[in-house]
Amino acid sequence: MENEKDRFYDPFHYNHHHDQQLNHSSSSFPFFRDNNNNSAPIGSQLNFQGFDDHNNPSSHHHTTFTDCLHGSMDYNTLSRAFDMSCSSSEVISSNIVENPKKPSAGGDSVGVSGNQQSTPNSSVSSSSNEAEAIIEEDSTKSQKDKQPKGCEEGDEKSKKENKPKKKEKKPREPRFSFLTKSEIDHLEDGYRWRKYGQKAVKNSPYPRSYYRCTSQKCGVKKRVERSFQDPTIVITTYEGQHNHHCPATLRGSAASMLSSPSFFGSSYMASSLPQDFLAQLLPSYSQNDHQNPMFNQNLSHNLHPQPQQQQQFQLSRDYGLLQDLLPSFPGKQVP
DNA sequence: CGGGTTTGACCCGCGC
DNA sequence: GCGCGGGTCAAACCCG
Repeated sequence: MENEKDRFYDPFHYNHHHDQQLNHSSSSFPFFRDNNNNSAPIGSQLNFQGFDDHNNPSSHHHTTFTDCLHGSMDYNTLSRAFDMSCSSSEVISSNIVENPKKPSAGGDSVGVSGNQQSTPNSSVSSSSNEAEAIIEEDSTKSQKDKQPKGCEEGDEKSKKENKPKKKEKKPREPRFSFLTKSEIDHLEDGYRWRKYGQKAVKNSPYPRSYYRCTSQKCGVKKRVERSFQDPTIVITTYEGQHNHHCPATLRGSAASMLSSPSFFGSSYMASSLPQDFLAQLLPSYSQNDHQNPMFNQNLSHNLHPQPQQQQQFQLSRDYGLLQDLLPSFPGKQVP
């Protein structure tokens, strides 16, 4: 098993083949293209039905990773997907879940525990440097998240008193979950979180913790739980998108990030990223768009390292690009 | 004292 | 209708 740091794992595959997981080495990159555009559905491609409602895979609508970027994925997501998390942990997989259909019954959106094991032979191969994204859009639901705090303030207290009131269902925010190999449950991601609950997870000795972003009017939530199959794996699920800057970023980490070899500038990053991923991550890049000067520029320096100065320029271009895509993407945090 | 955590109770959707 | 389980609330508690 080679460098684990450079790996992203398929959480489902991981669950199904726990023991062998680390020995996988294939080349398929499990980001998903828009299956509205003739790409293979996630389920068929990766047997992800266990992720959520494997009994009704057809009920899922998967959108692109790009959509995720615009819609739900935020800095947290990227920071991990790009291995920018705290040093004591490693991202091994990620998933995007949008409005999970069946949050109950032990599986939940993360799809890592319990019911997920029923997922049939995942032929998926998890390759190195992989992150996995999946959006499971459940347009129907909203069920659970009663979210009476549709507008956060003033709502919390009156909640119980207004019990009889019929609360309008607020569609659940898209989710992005990923697995991280870490001994720390609550990983530092630059944002400030307030724990508002903890629940025992069925079939798991490890509890699930619920966090909310402490920033006002920021409804981002995150759940943290530990895989009962592999206690070293922390499953983090973000829900929503921050509407504010990352506190840690305000201290001017962007510049540091740009000079950090661990960001886009690292050969690890782009050089190892399949074009599919880039196409998903960066909409203007497509597999048929190799002639795109910008990307050629951006990628070439990874494939062929260039002098520092030039590299940083290109990095900043990468960064700007990401910022265009992700206004909330602040870059690597630097303490 | 302010902010975060703990924890039991409560709410709600779903399956039986 | 009932029980189960996930998600949330909020009082009590803790801590710097």
